[in-house]
Amino acid sequence: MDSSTATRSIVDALTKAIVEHRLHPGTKLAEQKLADHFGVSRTLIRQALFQLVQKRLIRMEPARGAFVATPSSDEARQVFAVRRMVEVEMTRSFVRSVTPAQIKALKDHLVEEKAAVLRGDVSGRTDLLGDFHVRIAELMGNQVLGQILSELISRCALITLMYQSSNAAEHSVEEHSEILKAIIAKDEDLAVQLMDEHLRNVEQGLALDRKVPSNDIAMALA
Amino acid sequence: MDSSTATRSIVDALTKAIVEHRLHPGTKLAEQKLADHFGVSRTLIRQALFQLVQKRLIRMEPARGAFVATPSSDEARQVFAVRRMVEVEMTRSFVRSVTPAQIKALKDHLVEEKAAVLRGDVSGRTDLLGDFHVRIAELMGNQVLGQILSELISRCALITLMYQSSNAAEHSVEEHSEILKAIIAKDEDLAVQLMDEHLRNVEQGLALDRKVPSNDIAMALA
DNA sequence: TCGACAGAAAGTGTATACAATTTTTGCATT
DNA sequence: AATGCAAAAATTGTATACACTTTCTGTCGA
Repeated sequence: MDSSTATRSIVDALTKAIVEHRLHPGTKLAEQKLADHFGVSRTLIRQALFQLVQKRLIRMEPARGAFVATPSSDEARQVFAVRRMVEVEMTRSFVRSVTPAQIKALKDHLVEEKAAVLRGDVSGRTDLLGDFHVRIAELMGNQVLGQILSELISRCALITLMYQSSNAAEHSVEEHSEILKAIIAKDEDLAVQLMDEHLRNVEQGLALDRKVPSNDIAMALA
Repeated sequence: MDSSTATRSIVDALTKAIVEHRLHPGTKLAEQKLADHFGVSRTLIRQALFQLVQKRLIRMEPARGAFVATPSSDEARQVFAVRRMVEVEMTRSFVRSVTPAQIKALKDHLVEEKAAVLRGDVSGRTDLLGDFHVRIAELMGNQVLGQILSELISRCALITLMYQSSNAAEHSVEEHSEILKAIIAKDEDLAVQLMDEHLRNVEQGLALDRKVPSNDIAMALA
């Protein structure tokens, strides 16, 4: 059996579960249970877990096991800071060389986003909101960028779950729409500014000062 | 034994060997040989190899094994494009909030760079040239940024080996020096511009159009 | 009733075993 | 001598075994 394929499908499944909030921050990931669930040995599970550690979606404590990551508010701020750095310049570069086909692709994406919002598909919506950003990277044909952004956005999904307060997510679709308009108008500075503001708004919508909602009973009842 | 520590020291050793060009692009990394060398079982070697795949320093072919990565010129361009995106904005942000202590740290770093150049320490120099960029990220206190940049720069070490032509590396120290001057002067736009030009120069110094020097005999003699 | 402790149970960390695949080697044929 | 092929050797992919650590549990003593 192909090595990558088996391990990779486990990584993907766990990533999806974490990003879609079916596995909550702090949840213990026991190796044997995962092995039973996926019908493989612990060997493959461990390989998958190590990869998830590198993606910062889980953490592993020596001899204690793997847990879904619980990013600190500091880490959250850092992730958003990096996203702004990357995406501001990505937007600038994108506007400079944007083609009609690329614009069409983003328009199509926005239609999907709106549809997800309308039908109240929360999980699908979250996914699509993140994909908007990754899509731009991919449309630029820069896979290195796409990969990095994709990982940052996965982490944001965890962060969003831990620190969500006002559900400003509805607003994001509108902001994406405004960004796209600026892109179409080839208004580089405006697009860049809107992207920057958009990312700041998303971060602002989080309660990064709040105590984290933890699985730790002691903490929850303190 | 602590899981992370054992595997991690293997990852670090291999990373170092690849980045310092003691292992050349395309080299086969046989698991048992590595296991013997490190005095551990293949289990730990495999864990390390999988992590190196994620860092893009090696690639694994199904049933054929692991090889030191041979980044394509396309990938090289993408890596540099991302570095420019990240580092331009990093520089801007850094200048805005730079402190005397941070300036001192960078000055000290430049002294080391110059010393390495003077004593003809090629490997140390390459290391330090990359560290200049990572250092800035770390001084900003953003570990997420530091981690991403550090990985991009590791990949650049591989790229540099594969595509080096004119050894414009000597020039880099000078350019770092100019960038630092602009930072000290708190001239945001100049610092950003110099950083952008610096990264373009490094990329320009590579022969990204040249056929890659491959281990593949057929290709080499084509 | 509470806390400490001993033993059992569960879980992790690493090595080894074994099946499956690839690569090499050597021989037979042209 | 060159080519093709088959068996052997080496290598990878996965499972399992086993030592060691942590966590749970139930009992004893204060």
